[in-house]
Amino acid sequence: MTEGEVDAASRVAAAVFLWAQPSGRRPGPKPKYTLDGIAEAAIAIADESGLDEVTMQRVAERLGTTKMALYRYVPGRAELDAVMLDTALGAPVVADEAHWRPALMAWATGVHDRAMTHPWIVELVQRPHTPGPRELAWFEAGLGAMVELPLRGGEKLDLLTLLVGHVMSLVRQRDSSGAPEQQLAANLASILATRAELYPWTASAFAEADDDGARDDALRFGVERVLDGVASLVAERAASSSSHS
Amino acid sequence: MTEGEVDAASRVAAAVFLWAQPSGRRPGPKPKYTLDGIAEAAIAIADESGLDEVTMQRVAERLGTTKMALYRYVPGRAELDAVMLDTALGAPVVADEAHWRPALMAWATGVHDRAMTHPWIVELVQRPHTPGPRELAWFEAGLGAMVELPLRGGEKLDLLTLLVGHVMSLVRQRDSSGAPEQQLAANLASILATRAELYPWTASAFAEADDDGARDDALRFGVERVLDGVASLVAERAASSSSHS
DNA sequence: CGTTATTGTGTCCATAGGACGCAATTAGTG
DNA sequence: CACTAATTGCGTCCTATGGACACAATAACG
Repeated sequence: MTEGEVDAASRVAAAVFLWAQPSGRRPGPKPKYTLDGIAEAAIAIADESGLDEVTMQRVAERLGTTKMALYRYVPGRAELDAVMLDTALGAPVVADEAHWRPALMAWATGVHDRAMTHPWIVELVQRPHTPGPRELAWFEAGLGAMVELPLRGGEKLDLLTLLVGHVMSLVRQRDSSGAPEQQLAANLASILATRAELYPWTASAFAEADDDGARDDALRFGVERVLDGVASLVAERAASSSSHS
Repeated sequence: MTEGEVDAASRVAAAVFLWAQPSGRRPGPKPKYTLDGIAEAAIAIADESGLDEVTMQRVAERLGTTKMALYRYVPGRAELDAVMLDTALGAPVVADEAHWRPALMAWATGVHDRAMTHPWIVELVQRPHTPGPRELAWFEAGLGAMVELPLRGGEKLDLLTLLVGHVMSLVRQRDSSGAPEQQLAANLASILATRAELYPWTASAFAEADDDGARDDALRFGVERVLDGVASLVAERAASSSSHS
């Protein structure tokens, strides 16, 4: 297939694999490679040429071995993806900010930075999967930033989802800055130019945005909006609870 | 590859194809199938079995023909995706709401509904691509809902991105309600149970969320937060501009 | 030192997308 | 009313990918 999905069984298998601890070995030859080494190689390829170029073949070539040798370390492609993701995520940034607002902003920025370093992360993260240790750690950090925030558990989870969704959208956009992607933008521009009467608001919004120059604060803008929204919810609740008591 | 990406050239080609108007034909046999019919078949397969199951082969089988026959109507797989997407999106909902707030809420809900009907849309929309006519129409509708909103063009675009990102995240989550996906959730639960001390906030947030029962208003919650944020930005600007004049 | 699990890797297969070629078909044209 | 030429349906063939299997070489352990 051209891309993207994996069957359910593989997804579960990948999760189990990710959380399995290294079993001490006994007999047999010493492993010539390591899981980390393989992950690194795969990540390097993804960084250079995109996730599509990551095939067992290429990873093997990069390590100077053959495709099938890898299967001794990684059960399959799905597991490779899982390992790549959890490796590339790295440890979460720990904000020592006391207040939830700057803490969440720092968290979102941290996620954004990581994702920008390895844009293919977006694809993997948004694919249905069970989070690995590192990914859960990020989650944990995000929730930690919200301890002081008077929201219900489900709401906090939703909030993180909202922020992550926003960050990932932006990374997708910014990753599309390569030469070939510019052509897509150019395409859209010429389409809009031709049918401006069909899409008046769109045409003018883009025109206006171009005039503004490249606003580089889309991340901040979005996060601020969300956090403002949270703030007003909190304020509203505080008001209604005090008037009730 | 397992899934997901398409090379840049294909993406551009797909866009051109999408916006090309049907050329009047002259000689030759009458086409036995139609582009719409093919799109419908592909969409049906995607709805039933997921995007991965959509192969030229299967689409052809469904139409009672052979794979290669389809290539007379569709240049390639990338173009098929593009057509599927733009067809499944359909016409945007038109909210007659005057105020931007209910209008945007209606818009977001509309996007959510469409995406829930064909969950694979999420994958295609978030892939780098040039929007087709229908997709642009949705965009246009979203911008139209914001006419009264005193924001700059770039900000409006960012806002739509933010909302779409949120909606798509939710659809991804909700689409994961099938039996196999439940296993992923179960997996996560057992992981959290085992290492609750490593991820305390996460564990408790999930526990709390479970107690609340399935909150079905994640969509509303997120959108409200964003719109609240927009409202406070607008209020803030109104205040500072009036104090400056 | 033999037993046995484990590693590296070659061979073989199915499925995907897609290039090419060619016969059958039919809108215009003289 | 043929004749020309474009266009359709579709069989054949090729390449890449993930992956199952088989098997010999290797090394820990009793």
